[in-house]
Amino acid sequence: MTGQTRLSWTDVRDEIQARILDRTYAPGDKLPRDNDLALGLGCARTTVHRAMQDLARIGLVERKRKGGTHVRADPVTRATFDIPITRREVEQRGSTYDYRLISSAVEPMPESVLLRFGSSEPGEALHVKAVHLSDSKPYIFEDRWIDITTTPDILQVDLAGSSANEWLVRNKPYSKLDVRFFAVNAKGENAEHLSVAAGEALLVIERTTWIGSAPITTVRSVTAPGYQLSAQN
Amino acid sequence: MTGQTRLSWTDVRDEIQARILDRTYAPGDKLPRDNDLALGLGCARTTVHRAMQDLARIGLVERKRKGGTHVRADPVTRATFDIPITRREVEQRGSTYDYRLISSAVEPMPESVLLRFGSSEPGEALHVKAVHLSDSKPYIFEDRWIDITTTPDILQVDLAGSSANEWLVRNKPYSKLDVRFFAVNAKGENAEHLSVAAGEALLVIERTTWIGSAPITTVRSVTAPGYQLSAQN
DNA sequence: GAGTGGTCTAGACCACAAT
DNA sequence: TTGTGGTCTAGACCACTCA
Repeated sequence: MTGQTRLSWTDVRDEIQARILDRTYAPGDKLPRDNDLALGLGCARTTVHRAMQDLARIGLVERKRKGGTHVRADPVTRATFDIPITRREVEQRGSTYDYRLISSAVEPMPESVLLRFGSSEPGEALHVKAVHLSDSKPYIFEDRWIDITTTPDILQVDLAGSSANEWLVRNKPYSKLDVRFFAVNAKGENAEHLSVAAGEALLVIERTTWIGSAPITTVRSVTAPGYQLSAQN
Repeated sequence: MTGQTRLSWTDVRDEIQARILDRTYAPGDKLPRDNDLALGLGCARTTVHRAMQDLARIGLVERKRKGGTHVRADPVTRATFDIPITRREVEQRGSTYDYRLISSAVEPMPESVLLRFGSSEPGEALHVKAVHLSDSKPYIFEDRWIDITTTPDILQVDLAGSSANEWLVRNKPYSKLDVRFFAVNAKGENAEHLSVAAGEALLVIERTTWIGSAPITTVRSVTAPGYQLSAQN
């Protein structure tokens, strides 16, 4: 009696991944059919299927009906990151969080915002500017637009006490998200609100969310010097 | 006869997500047990389970044995991005790709590299500097270290003809990845190799990969001005 | 101890794509 | 037409965690 335990789908995934890593199945190769792998490993096809799903999700293999499963020849580097609520991010580091509303007003959306929303219908939106502080030092300057058609409730919210993001995140789940990163030189209000010298390199995180195809909000978060974003697989 | 088709797990996922979006289940609420949802929707529990897995994956709900499923009160913004091989990235935009090796030599790893590898054992590694060009203009300057213990083959590779990344990606799958983004001001060799004025804000992507706990490579890619990285959910 | 999610299995049928 | 992945189902049992 060998006290064999049953294979879980993560075991199967790890086993197949190991075979890819040691080049039993090399990049570009075709893997055996799920059924055959299941037979070889001594588990149900469903289990192999679940494992393959995960390998496909992380971009290591590619599956096609009838075509079978192939090890990707040009694997992409794929990673996932979380953007936490700024308050939590700061507090989890043990720092003191603070927040200052700079301005909040309903204004016509400029072209750049319509572009980000991918919408061609001009209209008005709530334009909010605010600064997040960590240990009393400027941490993130955010310039946000909130669509008042999809999110009229935002007009009743007191944005002086807590950030629009906190309210949105708790009250307005989105169904689609787009995030962009890039670097800018500090200048004008960015430099001013972050209290940095003009010219400093700053990381910008631009996020836009929709519910269905209707825009909710778009925000440009300009981070203080030294800010890093990290991601893992 | 109402010609009912069967529910797929994506249907179930979308239905539950819709209920969360319309606040039938509000943030913090406990959802019914998988079994009850299955009964209500008229499908197998497995199907509900698969749907829930996906909602948990994107961070919309949290599941605990015995504790049940809850709508996350503080959903995190979670997104996935792909970092393609630079050659493909450039060519897919219809631009001409070019690559220039600057230097390649085995050197002792500096402290900063050991830190990134999370390893305390000093040693030597292949240090490679190169520039990727798009339409003959500098696009990315990369400063890379490759562990010659885990990847001795790299020493036989002709790095003048194509980038180390292309070889690595095809020949050295990794099991663990860490990525960081930040902004720096152009300076010294960064400015020189990217042909930009000192002070320009540049986006840096720092990637480190391991196989098991053994380091493979770490690379700092300094991108040309205007470079953007994007991600979706 | 008991409730809830996590997983496995075996079989069935569907859907897409290559032949 | 046919082969392969995609999914559903029903039932069973496991494993975590709360009371």
